[in-house]
Amino acid sequence: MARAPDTLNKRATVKDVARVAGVSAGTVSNALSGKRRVDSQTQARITAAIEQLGYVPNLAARGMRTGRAGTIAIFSSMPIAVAGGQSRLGFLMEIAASAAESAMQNNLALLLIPPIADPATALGTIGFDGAILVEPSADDPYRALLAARGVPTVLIGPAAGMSDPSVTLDYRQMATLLFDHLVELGARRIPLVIGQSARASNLAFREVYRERCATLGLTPEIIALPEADGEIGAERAIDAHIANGGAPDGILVPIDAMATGVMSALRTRGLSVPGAVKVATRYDGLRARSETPPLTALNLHLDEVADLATRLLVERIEAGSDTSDVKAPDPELLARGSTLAG
Amino acid sequence: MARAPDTLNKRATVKDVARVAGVSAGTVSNALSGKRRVDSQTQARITAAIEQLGYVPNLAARGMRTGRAGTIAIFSSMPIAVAGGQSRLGFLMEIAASAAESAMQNNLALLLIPPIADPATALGTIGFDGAILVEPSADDPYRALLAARGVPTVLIGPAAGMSDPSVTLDYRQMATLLFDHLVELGARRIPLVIGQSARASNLAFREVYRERCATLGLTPEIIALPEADGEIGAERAIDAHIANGGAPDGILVPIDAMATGVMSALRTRGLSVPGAVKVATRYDGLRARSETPPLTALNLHLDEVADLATRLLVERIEAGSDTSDVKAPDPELLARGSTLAG
DNA sequence: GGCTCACAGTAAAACGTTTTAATGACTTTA
DNA sequence: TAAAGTCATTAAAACGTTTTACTGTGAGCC
Repeated sequence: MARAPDTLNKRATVKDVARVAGVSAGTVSNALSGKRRVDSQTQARITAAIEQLGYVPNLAARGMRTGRAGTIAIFSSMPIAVAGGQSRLGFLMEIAASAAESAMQNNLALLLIPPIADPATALGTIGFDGAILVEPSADDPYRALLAARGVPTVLIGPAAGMSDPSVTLDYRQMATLLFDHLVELGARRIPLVIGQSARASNLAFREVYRERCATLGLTPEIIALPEADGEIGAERAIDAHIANGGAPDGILVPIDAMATGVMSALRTRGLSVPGAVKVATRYDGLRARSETPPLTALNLHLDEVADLATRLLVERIEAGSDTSDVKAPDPELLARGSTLAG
Repeated sequence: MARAPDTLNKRATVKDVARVAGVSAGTVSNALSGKRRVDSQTQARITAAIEQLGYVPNLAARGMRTGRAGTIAIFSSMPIAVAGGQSRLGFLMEIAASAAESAMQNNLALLLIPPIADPATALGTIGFDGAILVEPSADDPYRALLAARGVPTVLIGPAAGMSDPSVTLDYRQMATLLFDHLVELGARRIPLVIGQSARASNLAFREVYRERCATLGLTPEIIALPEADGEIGAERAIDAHIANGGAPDGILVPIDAMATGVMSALRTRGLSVPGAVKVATRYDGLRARSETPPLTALNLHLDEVADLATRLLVERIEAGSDTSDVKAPDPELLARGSTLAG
C-alpha cells in the first residue's frame, strides 16, 4: 500500500480528497462534519480517499471559516512559583489536568496561560474560544481584558458579585463542615490559623468561625498570618500561641502549608495528634495526605469542579447566551488520623 | 473617546485599519509584523487607527497564511490520575508550568494534552507547531503519530536511541550523586528500594547501584516493587526486609511515594532518621520537603529543563532542520535532615 | 542626462476550509 | 401530466491575513 509522501509534498487538502473521490470540495466538507446528509456510497469513497492520501484537515483554515479556535484557556493569575508554591500548584494543576480531560471530550484543547507581566499584548497572540479563571481576585487583570474582548468566561470560585457565570465554591460550607467536625469530636478550644489577606476564602472561614463560636459559646482565637510566611510562619505562631495560653484541643487551619507547620510545632511540643489536639485542614493535597498522621481534610471534588466549569464554558460558547451559575458538588469530609483515633 | 462597539458590530479587520489610516492592507500587515520598513509617519497613523478601532488580529487567519498555529503541546502519555498520582502530577506540572512561561516568551501558548483513549482522532482536532514529550516510554503512542505527521518534537528524558532531539536527563548521574552521598556519610548497608518496571529511570538506578556496590565492596540489596503499590507497598516491603535481615544504615529510594512509605516504616520501628538510618530520594517535590525530617533529594532544575526543551523546540520549528540534543543542567544534591544530623 | 538603486507603498493572489445559492434528478401530490 | 417537494450534489463566494510582483519617486553615480 503506497503511503502518501508526507514530508516532501505539501499536505493533501480537501480539494485533493475531492478529486480522488470524484466529488466536490463541499461534499467532502459535509462528509467530514456531518452537517448535511451525504450518500453512503460517496461517503465511502471519500473516507477511502482520505485514508489513501493521509488527509489531515488544516485547522487554521477551518478555524478561520468557523470562527472557532478549538481551544479554551485556563488562567492562573497568581504567580505559580511564588504564592503558595507547590501546594497552590497542586490545587491549580489538579483542576487544569481535569479540565484538559473534559475539554478534550468536547473536542477542545486546553491552553495553560501563566501569569505574565504584560497580559494585554500577550493575549493578542493567542487565540481561544473561552476562558476559565480560577479563584480570580476582585481586580484580576485578565478578567477585564477578557470581558472587553467579549471572550466567554467562566469563573471557579466564590459566588461574589462578578458578572461572569461561575462554578461556585462554598467556602462557608467548607468551614462549617470542618469546624463542626472538630466540635463533634469533643474539641472546645479550637484556634483558627488562617491567612491574613482579604481573599474570599479567608473571609468566609473567619466569618463562619466567629458565628459558630458565638452560637456554641466558645471563645474564638484567630491567628491571622501572612500567607507568604507559610509553613514556618504558622509553626512559630502556633508555638507562641501555645506558650502564652496553653494547649488547645483542636486546631482549624485551612491552608495546607500552614497545617504542615502547625503539625511540626505540635510534634516538637510533644502534643499528640489526635490524642491531645485534633487538626483539620481544607485542601486534600499531597501535603495533607503525607502528614503523620494524615490530615483530616475535604474532598473538594476538583475533578468534577473542573468538569463542570468546562461544560459550562462550552455551553456558553455554543449558546452565545448567558448561562446561570452552577454550584460545585458538596465538599465531603475526609476524616483521617489527625482527628480520628486510629 | 468613542469606544469601538465590540459586541454588536463585527470585529475590525486589517482592511478597516487600512482604510482609516489611508493605506493599503499590505502596509498594515507590514507595520504589524515589522517584516518590511514602513515610514514612521504612516506607522504612527496605523497604530492610531488600530487603537481607535480596537483592532485585534484574527489569529486563525494569520495562522492559515503563515502555517503556524502559535501553540506548542505538552504531552503526558501517562494517565495522571493513575501512575504516581499526585507526585507525578507535581513532577509533570512543574515542567508544564515552566514550559508555559517560556513558551509565552516566544509568543507561543502551551497546550496541555492529557492522555486519551484514542490519540489518533483527537490529534486531528488540535493544531500545534511542535510537541514536548515528557519521559516517553519506548512504545509511546504519541511519538509515532507525531513523527508520522511530521510535527517537530522534543523529548525530555533519557538519551535513549530515540530519533527526536531531547533534553537528556542523566539518571546515572542522579543515582551516583545520591548513592555516593550516603556512602560518604558512612553508610555501608544501603538497600535500594525501587520500581520494578522497565522504565529507563529504574534501569539506570539499578545499574549504577550494582556497579558502585561492586566497586566499593558492598553487598547490593535490591527491593523491586510494583510502582502501583506506592507508599504502602514500600512501607510493607522495607519492614519485611528489616525483619528478615536487620536494620540498614542507609536507604536509597528514588521514587518519592516509596520514600514516604519507607519513612513511615522506620518511624514505627523506632529507627531514627538520620541517626540510625539515612534516607535519600530523587525528586524534590512536596513529598520530600514535607517529610519529617525533610528528605535529601536532588534539585533537578526542572524549570531550566522545561525552558531548554521549549527553546530547543522553538529552534527546531523555526530552523526546520534537526537540532542536536541538549544536556539537562547537572542535578544538585540537596542534603537535608534525612541524611544530615542537626 | 541617462542609468541604476533603494525606498515606501499598492493591488491582487493565495492559503484551505465552510457555507450559500443554485442545479438537476427523482418522487410525491393535485 | 403538471406542479411542488425532496434529495444529493456542485460551483463559487467568503473568511482575514500575508506575501508576491509590480509601480512610482526621488537620490546617487558616472
